Amino acid sequence: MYSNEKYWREYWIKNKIFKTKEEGKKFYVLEMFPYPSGDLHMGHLRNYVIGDVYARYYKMLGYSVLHPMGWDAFGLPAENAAIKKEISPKDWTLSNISVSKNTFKEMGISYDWDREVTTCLPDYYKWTQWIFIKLYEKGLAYRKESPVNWCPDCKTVLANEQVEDGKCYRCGAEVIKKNLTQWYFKITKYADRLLDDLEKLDKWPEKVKMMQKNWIGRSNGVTVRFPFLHSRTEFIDVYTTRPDTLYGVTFMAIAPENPIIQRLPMEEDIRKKVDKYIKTSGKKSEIERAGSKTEKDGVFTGIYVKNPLTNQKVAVFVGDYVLASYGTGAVMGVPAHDTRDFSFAKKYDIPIKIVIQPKDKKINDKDMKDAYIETGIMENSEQFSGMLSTDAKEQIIEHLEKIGWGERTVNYRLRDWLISRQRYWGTPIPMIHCPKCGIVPEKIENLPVLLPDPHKVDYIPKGKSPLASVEEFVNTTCPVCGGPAKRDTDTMDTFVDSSWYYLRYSDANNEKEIFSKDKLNYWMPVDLYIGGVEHAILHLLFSRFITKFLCDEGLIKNDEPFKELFTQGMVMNRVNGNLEVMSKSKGNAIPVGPFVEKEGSDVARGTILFIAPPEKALEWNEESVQSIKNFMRRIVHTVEKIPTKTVENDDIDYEINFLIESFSHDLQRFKLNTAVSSLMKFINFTEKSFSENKDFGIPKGIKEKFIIVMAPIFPHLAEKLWNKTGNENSVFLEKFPKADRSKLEKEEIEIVVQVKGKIRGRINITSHITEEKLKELVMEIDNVRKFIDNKPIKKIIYIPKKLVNIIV
RNA sequence: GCCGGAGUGGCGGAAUUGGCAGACGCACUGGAUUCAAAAUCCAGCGAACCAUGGGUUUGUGUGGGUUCAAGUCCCACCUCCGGCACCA
Repeated sequence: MYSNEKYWREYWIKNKIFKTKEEGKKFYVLEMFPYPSGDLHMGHLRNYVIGDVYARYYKMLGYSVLHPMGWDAFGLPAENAAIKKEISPKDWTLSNISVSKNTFKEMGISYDWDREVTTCLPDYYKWTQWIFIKLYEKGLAYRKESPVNWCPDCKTVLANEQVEDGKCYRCGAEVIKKNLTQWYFKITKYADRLLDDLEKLDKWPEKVKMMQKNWIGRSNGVTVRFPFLHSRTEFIDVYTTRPDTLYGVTFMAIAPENPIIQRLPMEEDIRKKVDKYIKTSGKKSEIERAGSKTEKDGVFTGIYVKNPLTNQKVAVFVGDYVLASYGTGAVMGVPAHDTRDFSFAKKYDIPIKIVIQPKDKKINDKDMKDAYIETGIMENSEQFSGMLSTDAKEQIIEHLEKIGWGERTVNYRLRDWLISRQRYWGTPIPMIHCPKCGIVPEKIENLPVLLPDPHKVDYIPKGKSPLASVEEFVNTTCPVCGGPAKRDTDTMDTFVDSSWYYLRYSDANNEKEIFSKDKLNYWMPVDLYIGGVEHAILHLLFSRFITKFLCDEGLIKNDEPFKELFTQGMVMNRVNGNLEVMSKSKGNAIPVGPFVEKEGSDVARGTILFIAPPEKALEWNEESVQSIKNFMRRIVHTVEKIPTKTVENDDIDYEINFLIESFSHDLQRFKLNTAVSSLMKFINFTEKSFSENKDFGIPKGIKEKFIIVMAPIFPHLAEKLWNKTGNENSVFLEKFPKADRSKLEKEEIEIVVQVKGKIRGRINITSHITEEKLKELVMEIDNVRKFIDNKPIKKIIYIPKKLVNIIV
C-alpha cells in the first residue's frame, strides 16, 4: 500500500500537479499552521485532511487553488527542549520541521511547498519587525508600565488572553502580578470595528463570533464625577452602566492600584492601614483576588465624596474587588442593586438604600438576602421616582450631561495586547534605546534585527531577557544621531508571528516587500480557513486586528482575512478505558508515519472523514479503520472486476447522478462523513447488481465519473484506478462532473398512502400519472379502505411524488 | 451566575429543512464457503404485540401546544458539553 501510494505522490510532484496557478477565479484554502513538535498524529491529520479534500475538489471545479503550509516556529517549547536536551532551540526547531514536513508529504496533502513559510527564519521575521515598526509609527505600538501577568515557571510575562483561570495557558503555573514596563499593541483602538465587523462574517460559526463578542465586551454606560468633600477642585470618576441606581449609592470603592489613593489626605494611622492593605492585595494571585467566590473586602480611607445628584456624603473605601484596569478604577457602591456591592456592604455595615422596586412585590432593606438587579419602578430618586428604571436610565444620563457631572462612555473588556516576552526564542523587538534620542525604531533598511546565534546566548530563563547579556546584540548605534545606543532585549509574543502568516503565502519568497499588493489582493481573503476552536479568540482576533491595520495602511483591500471559518472537532482515543484527546503526552497518540506506512494514507483519510461529522469530536478506533479498508477493496472490485460495458440499465444512470449530486451537496455543507456514505451507496449498488446478475456491467464513462468523484477523499487510490482505466493524465486535471438532473427523475416511483396521518399502504406509480387517477388507485388498496371504513372523506392532501394523506 | 450549542437503536451517526424516522457504517444473529478458523459473500437487525405470505401499537431527553402531518416549529422543564466569570 505504502510504496504504491508513494509512487503517486512522486508522480504529483514530478508533474507539478499541485503547483499554484494564478489565473482566473481563485480559491484560497488554508489550515492553521502547526507548531513543529516533530511527530504528527491523527489529531493533527484531521485538520489537514479536511482542507485537502476542498483543495482538490476546488481544483477539479476549475479554480486556481492556493493551498500552502508553514511553521509557527518560535516559542517556548523549543527553549524548554533545548535546556533539557542541550541542543539549540534553532537546531531543535529545524529538525522538527524536517520530520513534520516529511510526515506531511506522507499524508499526501496537496500543498505547494514552494510557498512554505517559517516564522523563525530571518526572511520571515524581518517582516514581523517591519509590521511592528509600522504599528509604532502609527502610535499603535507603545510602552507602558503597569501590573502585568507573570508566569513564575516560564519566567516571562503573558498577555491577558494567555491567562486561563489565573493560570499560565502553557504550563499551568499560577500567574502573579508584576509591575513592569512592556510593549503593547493598541488593539483597543480597533475594538469597535472588531466587534461590528463580526456581522460581515456570515460564514463563521456563531459560536466563535459569540466568543469574540464576549471577549471584546463592549458596554455602554456613563462616567459620573463625584466631588471630594475636602476639596473644591478634586474629583473622582466612576464608570457605571446603571445610572438608574445613582440615588442608591451608599459608598465608593477604589482599586488598590489606582494612583489617586496616594493623593488622598488621609490621617496617619489610616494611611498605614491602607498601605498595608494595598501591599497584601498586590501579593494575592489572580484566583485569590478575582475568583467570583472570594469574599469582598477593603479598608475605609476616612475620606468622603458627594453624590452629585443628592449632595449626600459617601464614604470612600479601597477594595481589591475593583479592577484598576477597567473603567476608571473606581466604582460607586449600590448595595441594593449590585451583588458585589451588597456583599461588601454587609461586611462593613454600610447602609442599603433601595431605589428600584420590582413590579410584582415590595422589597425592603432589612430582609434583603441579595441585591435586586432587575429592572423595576424607581423610588427615592427625586424627580425620577415612579418611572420605569429603563426609562430613568436614559433620563438620568441626560440630566448628568446637562448639569455637567457625567458623560456617556463606552468601555471594553478587551485590553491592549501585551506583546513583549523575556525569552530568547522569538522575534527581536526592532527598537533602540538612545540616551539622547529616546526610544527609536531601527531603520527599515537595517532589518532584520537578527537574533544572535544560540551558542552565544545563555537562554536559561532567569526572569530577565536572555538577549540582555549578549553584548554584541545589545550595543548598537542610534539610527537617528549615530551615537552609542542599546537595543531592546525583549522578543515578541509568538501570536504576533502567526497574526499575519496567511498574508505571506500569497508571495512567500518576496525579498523586497512583505508581499506584492497585486498578488496579495488576488488571493486574499482566505476563502476557507480550517482549525481548532481553541484559537477562536487569541489567534483569530489578533489576525483580524493586523489585517485591519494593514488595510488602513492601504496594503490590503479587504479588512477581514478569513471569509469562511470551519472549526474541526478533536480526535479522541481511549487510554485505560477513558476517552481523552489524542496527544503524545497522554500516550494515546496514533502517529501518522507508521500508520501510513502500514495501512496507507487513503485509509487514514477515509477513516477520519467517515467516523464522525468534521465539526464533532471523534473517537479513533480500529473497527472504523477496518471498515474503510474493506470499502476501498470493494471500490477496486467494482472498477476492476465488474465488466466495463454498456448495458440497458436506467438505474445505473440514476445512481451515478445521484452520487454526484449528493456528494457535491455534502461538500458544500461540510458533511464529509455523508459524502463518504454516498460513495458507499454507489458501491453497494454496483456490487449488489453484479452479484444478482452476472451480465451486469458498468459503462466506461460511469466508472470514470465515479473515480473522479472519489478522488478528493481517496486521492492515491483514485489516481491508480484512473491510470488503470487507461488514462494518461492525472485524475486531478479532470473536471469534476455535474449531475444530469434529468436522470434523477425516476420513471416509477413509490407513493406513501396515509389515512389521517398514519401510513396504511404504499403504491407504485409512473411519474406522469394524473392526480385524479392516483386518487382512484389509492382507494383500491385494501388496507386503506379498511381504515377509511366508509367514513366520509373530508380532504385529500397530495404531496407530489411523495405521499397522499386521506382525512376522514 | 451569564451567554452559546446539543440530546435520535447496543454504538458512531443520517433525515433534500414540516412529508416513509433510523441512510451509511460498526457491533450482533443466522446462512454460504472452509477439514477448521480467519477473511469474504448473502440475509436479518428500535421496542412490544397479533400471528409471522402480512399487520397493529409505540418510539427522536421530559411535559404541553400548533398542524392533515413535528426529530424538525412554539412554550415550560431536565441533562450534558463549550465559552466567560468580581468588567461595575
